[in-house]
Amino acid sequence: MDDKVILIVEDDKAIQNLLKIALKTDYKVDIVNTAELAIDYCVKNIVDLVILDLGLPDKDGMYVLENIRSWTKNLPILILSARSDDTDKVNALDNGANDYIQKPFSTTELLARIRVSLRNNIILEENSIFTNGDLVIDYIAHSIYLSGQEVHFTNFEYKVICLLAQNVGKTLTHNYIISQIWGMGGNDKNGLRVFMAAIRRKIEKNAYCDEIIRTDVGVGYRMNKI
Amino acid sequence: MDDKVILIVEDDKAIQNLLKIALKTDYKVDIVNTAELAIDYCVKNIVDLVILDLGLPDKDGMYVLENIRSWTKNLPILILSARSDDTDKVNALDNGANDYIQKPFSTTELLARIRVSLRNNIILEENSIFTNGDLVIDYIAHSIYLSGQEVHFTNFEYKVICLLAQNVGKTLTHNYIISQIWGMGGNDKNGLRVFMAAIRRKIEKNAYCDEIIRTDVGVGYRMNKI
DNA sequence: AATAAAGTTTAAAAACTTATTAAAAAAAAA
DNA sequence: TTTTTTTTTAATAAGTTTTTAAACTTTATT
Repeated sequence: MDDKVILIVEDDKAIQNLLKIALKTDYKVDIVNTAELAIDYCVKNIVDLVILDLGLPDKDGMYVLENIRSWTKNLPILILSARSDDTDKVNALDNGANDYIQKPFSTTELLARIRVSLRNNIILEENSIFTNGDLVIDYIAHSIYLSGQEVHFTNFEYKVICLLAQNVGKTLTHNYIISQIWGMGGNDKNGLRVFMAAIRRKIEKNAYCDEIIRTDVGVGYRMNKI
Repeated sequence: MDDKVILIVEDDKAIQNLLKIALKTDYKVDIVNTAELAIDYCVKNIVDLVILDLGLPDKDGMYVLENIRSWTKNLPILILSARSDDTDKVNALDNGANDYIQKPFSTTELLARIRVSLRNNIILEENSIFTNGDLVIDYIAHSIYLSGQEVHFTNFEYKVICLLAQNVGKTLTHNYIISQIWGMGGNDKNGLRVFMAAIRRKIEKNAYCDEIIRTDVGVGYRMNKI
């Protein structure tokens, strides 16, 4: 389960339940009912978002907000409050709240606003890196490394390598490779051979990856798992 | 002047004025009154935040939202609308709006919510100063230094450099760069080449950053980490 | 082992992409 | 307005990639 974790800080049982029901299909939900417990929970657990009621029994919700913000700017906090006063809203928002939702609230709107906050918080570092022995392909950067050195491959060479890499261990027929690289029209086996030679030359010159690309006579080519 | 620029997309003169008065002390404000002009403005200018009314004379505000979101996720958009329907709110928020404020609204709350969106966006940009070898970009001041000297880059040149800088080490395709800089409509590879030449001329003239911008023939451009 | 079929390599020609320049058009500033 | 700057368009030179074709090598079959 890789669901996001939402912490609800709320002492009113009715609203606790309402929120739990609204959120539980999309998120993992935990509930605490005091300021003290809220801070403690956030320090000790991985939380993706906090829904914070301002009216808590022990301390004001603003205290929780300020405390959390003193050690992380990266955790989205949504204030839920009956207070409709402008001052409260501005205060909360200026102290680091990501949104301020007034009671009574619509759960569909709340859900949408949760999605906004989680979306804004994404710090995405997609990790699509392929490794096979001394060969490393960084699909996002569009670059290939051999023995740790970046080596330049032309666009078509790159496409052929990626295709083989995405099918490690499987032999791809000439026609399949040609159709993937040149489209349906292409039918030049000789051309493909020239590219394979160029690719092999670069690999063999830059890394010890013996037999990483193998010829299946009469069938096609395959990349072996090293 | 290093004020943030806010674009107001609104056709009602009264609200235009109200907003202008509320915002002008803290921001540089520009106003357009149609969807067409809004998109055009965002493509051609540096904008830090958009306040978007959904009820526009030519096209629905949602069209503007979707268009802008198709080429940048990094520009905060606040929806301002008389529509109180949950569906509208959820729709806008799920299509990339950062907030949804219902008319009639409190200007102090609006201002607080603007601050939230701008604040979140800075966190997204990580730090405001980018350094790579002899190249320094100050995102907040909108200025670029080469070997410690400030060098003037035009608006489009600046956008291209920032885009490459934000993706150091990754090759960005021509079409991706074009869509980010000129919006969906743009499709002028030649134009991009002219800009790249201008950028390179300035970099090479002012700093020793050999090969900082690399061409990936048939693919695009990339900024290398020096 | 001889032969045919399939694969590899090389290098030059052709096709295509990119860099650079300059002038026209558009936009911004004075 | 005029002037200046920026952006777009267009043309050509320079550079890179892809294709083609021929000589050479390996593999499979008789």
